[in-house]
Amino acid sequence: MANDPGFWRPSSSDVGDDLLAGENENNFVLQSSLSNFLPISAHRTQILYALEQYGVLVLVGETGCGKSTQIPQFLYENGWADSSKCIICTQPRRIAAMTLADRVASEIGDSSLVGYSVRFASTFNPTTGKIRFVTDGWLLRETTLADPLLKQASVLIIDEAHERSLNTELLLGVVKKIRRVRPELRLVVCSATLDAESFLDFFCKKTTRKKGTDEAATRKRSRWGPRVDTSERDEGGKPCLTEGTIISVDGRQHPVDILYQKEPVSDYVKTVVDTALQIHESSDMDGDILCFLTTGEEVDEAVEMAETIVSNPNSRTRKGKGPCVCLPLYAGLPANSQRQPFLPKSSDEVKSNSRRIIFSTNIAETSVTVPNIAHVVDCGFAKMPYFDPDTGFDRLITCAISQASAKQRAGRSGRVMPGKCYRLFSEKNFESLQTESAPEIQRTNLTSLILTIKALGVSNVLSFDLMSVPSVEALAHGVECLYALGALDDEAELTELGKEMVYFSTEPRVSRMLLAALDMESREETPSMVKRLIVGDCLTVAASIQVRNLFIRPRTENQWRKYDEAVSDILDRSGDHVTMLHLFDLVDHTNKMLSGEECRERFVNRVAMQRVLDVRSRLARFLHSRFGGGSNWLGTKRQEVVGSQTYDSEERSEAVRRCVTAGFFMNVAKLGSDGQYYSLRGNFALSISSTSVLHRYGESSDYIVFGGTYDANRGGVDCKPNSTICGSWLRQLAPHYWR
DNA sequence: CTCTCCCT
Repeated sequence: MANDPGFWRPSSSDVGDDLLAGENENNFVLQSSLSNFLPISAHRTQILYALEQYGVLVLVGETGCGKSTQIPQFLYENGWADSSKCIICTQPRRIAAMTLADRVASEIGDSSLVGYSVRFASTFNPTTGKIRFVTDGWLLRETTLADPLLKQASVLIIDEAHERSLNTELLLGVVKKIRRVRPELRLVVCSATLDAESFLDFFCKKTTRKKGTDEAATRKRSRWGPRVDTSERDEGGKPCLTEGTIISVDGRQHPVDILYQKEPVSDYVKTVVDTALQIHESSDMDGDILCFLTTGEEVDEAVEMAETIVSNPNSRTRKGKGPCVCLPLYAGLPANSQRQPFLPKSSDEVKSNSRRIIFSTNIAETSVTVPNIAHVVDCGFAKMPYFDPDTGFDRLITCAISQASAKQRAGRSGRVMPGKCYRLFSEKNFESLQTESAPEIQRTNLTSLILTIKALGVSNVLSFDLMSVPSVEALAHGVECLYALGALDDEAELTELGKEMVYFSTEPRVSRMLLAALDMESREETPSMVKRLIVGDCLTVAASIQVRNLFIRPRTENQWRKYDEAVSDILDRSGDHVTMLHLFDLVDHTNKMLSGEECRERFVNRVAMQRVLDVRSRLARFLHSRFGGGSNWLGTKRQEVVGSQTYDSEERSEAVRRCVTAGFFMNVAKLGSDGQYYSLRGNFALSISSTSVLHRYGESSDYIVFGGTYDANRGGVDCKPNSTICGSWLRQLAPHYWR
């Protein structure tokens, strides 16, 4: 981009050299062209030897080196699955586990040997299977509930460990514990250059480092050589399973040119659009453009801005090489639009030699791989979730990305051809960024994590060995929350209720809500209509909470008017929970999913709604298997009742809100004399989200219960979903907590 | 009147 004075090029750098070993070489794109000459193949012997000799192998493998597909096959071919044991490979994401299993099955040519197991779906055959791809989360449940010592496995491969997801980190702790009892369980941790050593440190004793001049040499050796504990090692070279080693494998990344701004930019959305269009206009390189922004809203704005400029006949881009297509990409998008960037170019696009400009949120950083990207434009910011244990609020803050993140984004180009990355900040800014962002475990609500650790039989949660240590405040909040929910007793041991909650796949608060519903159903004094509806209703609420983007957000004044009309027949002034119920009543009483048109009219995301129904029926099946009986929570009994609507809706609404409160009583706010809500826990100010029923149509209430909080645009904290409640319920439902 | 992304 010689004609663009905005950027300068400090150096040409091969991002592949130090790129955090990106995503899998799988995701949406099958790279069959990589075929049989993968860089990992050159390391086959080295890897097999390492696992003969050591208990732990940290594998530094870059994007596209083939580690996820090849290592399980090397191990299988070398007899690691000859006994009744198998090779397990974990992934942070379902789609990765599933596509990898399919691909390895076809490479081996025998699908009875390879399969995946993720929540609600499994193709793995336990009698014939040798290689099992799973999600971290699935394996965690397996180790807490079914196979605590992971006896089914001879080798465990933990992939994408550099992402440090909550589940990965918990799993690392669990595996460390298992290896104390079963040191023969081999562990392969696939990670990035920067933290390879810290993984080894976590699993293996550190070598005593020499002081003084030798230090540098020792460091270097310990970093790349085996981690040998000489005091325990036999002379005969027998394997020492408490030791580990690091192997590094080259990637197939093409070089990526990094270009910086001289000064930080003031309006990054506009600058992103300008930059993308300038690249389109002036670059000789083929290949599409991927732009990183922070929110779906910004993405929409950028697409609109770019399309306006492009369609303007006087615009300079008309003089450019060819046409371009602007596409949005973010999670909240309807499925159809979300698929667009991954589809092969249409014949029109090919004929006119059109270039795609994809405006995306963080989803394209690790979760999905957009094909054919030659240019990346990086605004340098991202939305980061952050849990504040003092207030108990989840927050979502726009902040500068880490260096690792910037490298990862840059690396999204250069996968199929040499790439360029335009950073909308200066090189000096880059140097001042954090090397890595804080791991999720240090930024999140730990309630579920603590429950899982307790379920593993750990009496002192603080003694559980984790790679990244969470803050004392967050741990204390988690323990407080579990205690208040009745899952922990005074000695911080699991109660019967807590043990029951371990089996639930929902977060503890939601589990508590469902248990409250079951309890209400079983009580004699409960009115019969409530008995028939309450568990099904709470299942609907539980499932809705798990699925985001159920409603499509109106954008224009006109759309808001239509939205008001659309919700009028399902609206319940008590708030969002019961309103959601009424939406699903529409489906329940006909037993038919809403049509695409009905969904559009009602501003409902059809895919999300279908997902709620799926999650709900699975939760119902779980409750049924656990609590049995002839319960017909979602069946014909319910259909008759919600279809006829002969029930007392006030009675039903109160019953549901009581159950919600039984789980979410820590999330209660009281109306202050100034008209603002304040959380009972800590007295922090809250506003009702503008998309909440209570904001647009509700009546004011002394107390509300809210599902979650998020940062509002103009400062302050918003909450949603909300329902009105009576203060007196708190004394009945959580007397130990609110006196 | 404005919610990043995963997972059991």
